[in-house]
Amino acid sequence: MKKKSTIVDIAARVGITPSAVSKALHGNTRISDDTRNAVLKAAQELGYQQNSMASALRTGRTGLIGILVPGIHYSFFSSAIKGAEEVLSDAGYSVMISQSKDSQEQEKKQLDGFVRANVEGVIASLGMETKQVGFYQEFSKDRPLVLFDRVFEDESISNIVIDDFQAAVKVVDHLAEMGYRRIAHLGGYSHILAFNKRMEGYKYGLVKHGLPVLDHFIFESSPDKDFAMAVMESLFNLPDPPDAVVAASDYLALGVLNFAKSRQIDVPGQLGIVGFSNEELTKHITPSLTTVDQFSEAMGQAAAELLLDQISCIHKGQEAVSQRRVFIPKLIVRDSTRRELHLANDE
Amino acid sequence: MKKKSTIVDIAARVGITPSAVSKALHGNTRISDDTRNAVLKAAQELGYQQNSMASALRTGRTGLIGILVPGIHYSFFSSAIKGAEEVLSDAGYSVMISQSKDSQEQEKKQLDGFVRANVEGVIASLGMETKQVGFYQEFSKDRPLVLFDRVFEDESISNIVIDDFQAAVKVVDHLAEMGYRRIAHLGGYSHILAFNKRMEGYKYGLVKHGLPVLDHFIFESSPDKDFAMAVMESLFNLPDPPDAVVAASDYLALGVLNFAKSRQIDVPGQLGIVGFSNEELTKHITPSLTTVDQFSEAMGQAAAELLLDQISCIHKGQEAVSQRRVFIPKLIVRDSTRRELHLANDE
DNA sequence: ATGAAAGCGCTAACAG
DNA sequence: CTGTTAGCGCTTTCAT
Repeated sequence: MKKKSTIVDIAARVGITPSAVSKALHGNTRISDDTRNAVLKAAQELGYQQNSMASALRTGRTGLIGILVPGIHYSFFSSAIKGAEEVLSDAGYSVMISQSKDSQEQEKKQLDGFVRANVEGVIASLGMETKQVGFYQEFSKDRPLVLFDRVFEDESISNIVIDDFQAAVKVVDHLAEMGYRRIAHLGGYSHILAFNKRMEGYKYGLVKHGLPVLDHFIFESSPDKDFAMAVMESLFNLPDPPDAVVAASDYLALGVLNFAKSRQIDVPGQLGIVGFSNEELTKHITPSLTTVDQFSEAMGQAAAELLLDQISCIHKGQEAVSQRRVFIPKLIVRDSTRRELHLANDE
Repeated sequence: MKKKSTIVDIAARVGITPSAVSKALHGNTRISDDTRNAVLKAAQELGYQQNSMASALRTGRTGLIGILVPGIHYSFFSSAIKGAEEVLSDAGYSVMISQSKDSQEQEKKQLDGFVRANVEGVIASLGMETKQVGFYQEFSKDRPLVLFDRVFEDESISNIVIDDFQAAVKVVDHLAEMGYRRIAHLGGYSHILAFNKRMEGYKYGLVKHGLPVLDHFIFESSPDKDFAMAVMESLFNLPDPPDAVVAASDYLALGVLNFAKSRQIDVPGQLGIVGFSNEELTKHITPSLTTVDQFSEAMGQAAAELLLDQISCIHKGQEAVSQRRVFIPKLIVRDSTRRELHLANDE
């Protein structure tokens, strides 16, 4: 454990004071080129590393950004984090990561952890169970906050979403075009805006195509494969089961697919299935799954950019205005809805 | 932006000194219950939050742990991070994450970032291109370091690996048992210990079963699907192509599978395929892929535990001894090698 | 262009 | 049991 050198050591070596060293190291202040070079050289020789705790304490800036997601192992979130991390790291920030595991309590706790660590800003996506968002609003009064994907409505908080309504309409358009008529919906909890929008888009789509909106075809749940199978079980015990399912997530869709396999239901012939997220696995399963691409990495990047924007606004002493960015989703048609199977043509 | 209160404010309110407050807040020191309660109450009322920068500066402890992986979007790594994050977060640490993108330069840079942020320890997995590991060794002289999965040999550094040799032997055992005789190997770069061990295990397995070790059946590469397809192309232009392929990663195996599909080669009849990692998608593709489970989440947890161990050793003033933990891999037999297809029986 | 001095908020010896 | 004191390493006026 070698002891690290400080600006005092450098000062001693060069024969000036610590304050002069500090200035020389930061470049911006007026200092003679000679001393600056001497300082730089000495710093090099001593293997000087600036003590971030000290400067953080002094300046109030930690160079830390927190990212809070339900779970890092979902490919949507890990891609988003990948995108954000790259942008933030390039801008000289370090990234802290926490998982809420879809629990509101955890979420609060982790956000608190960020506060204690003195992050300069946070990028977050809400957990499924999160209904009260007061603590987020509280937080965002103090520091920049950008929400992405799973957001709540608040004029004063920046967010990045995809146009989920639009996406769901596109999905129904496609299904209708393929001749599906009895389209069910397996949604997520509707207090999450994204899921709510998908639900609305689904309904709008049905109406647009003159299809019936049936309450008993609409479900709301956690993104759980087993739940999906249970729901399908009940649907297929009806005299008129659906001929297509719009799932609010790929994992739900996977559950539907498993159910179909177990019951020998032909996909896409007897049952069309659409997922949501374009998880990596959707293109590899059989039949490959029609889904909606959410541009996860780009969303992460955009979230990081908005946050950096806000931070720099604050440093310039301006009031940071909240912004929102909406990504236009892309329907990826694959075999699970391709009723007359032409040549497979992914992506 | 409400100004946050400090222990000085609390001290003033309760009518004692800051140092007494500090003791009261930390519980361990001898302090009367009365004052402690008064302090706690005042802290509550003032919404006191301890300033981590100040205490970090004073104590030299930041409560930060860095995790460095090639890419957070690989499910192996994101699961490992999930496991580690949970353990570390429970132990009161915050987790910083960086990606090396398999570049040694990035890796150095990110590790440096960790040093600047004054992390108390690092968990890392090497990038593919990393051949010089001096900067890791340098780092580990200063602070606890635990390597996992992609490690290098160094007595003094703790690591977590699976027994890759063992795993590869199991794979070959299984293939031999299924009657495959001409078994090729698509490996990763052999300077990565894990890949090297897999290679050795593969060879050992062949010898054990009296099968020929053919140099032109052995390849070394980056984990790239397209590369896999190219290699297979060349192998199947030989007069005696292989009847099975052991791939060092699931993504390589996926490339092999794609090749087989494009050439109408029957899997598992004509060609058996085994992957490595048990990525989520391997169980959903058709045919489902025989692979080796690496217990990614458990590895992450174990890495975190070893690191916490080392940190607590250091705090106790003991020399931290390096430990290694080896996970016994588990072969997951699925359809891509199940020559006589019995009832599907996953996991 | 450089130096002196003060202090960010907290903690840890040491006194009392 | 509680208070006093002295910094951790750095930045930042204000003087020189």
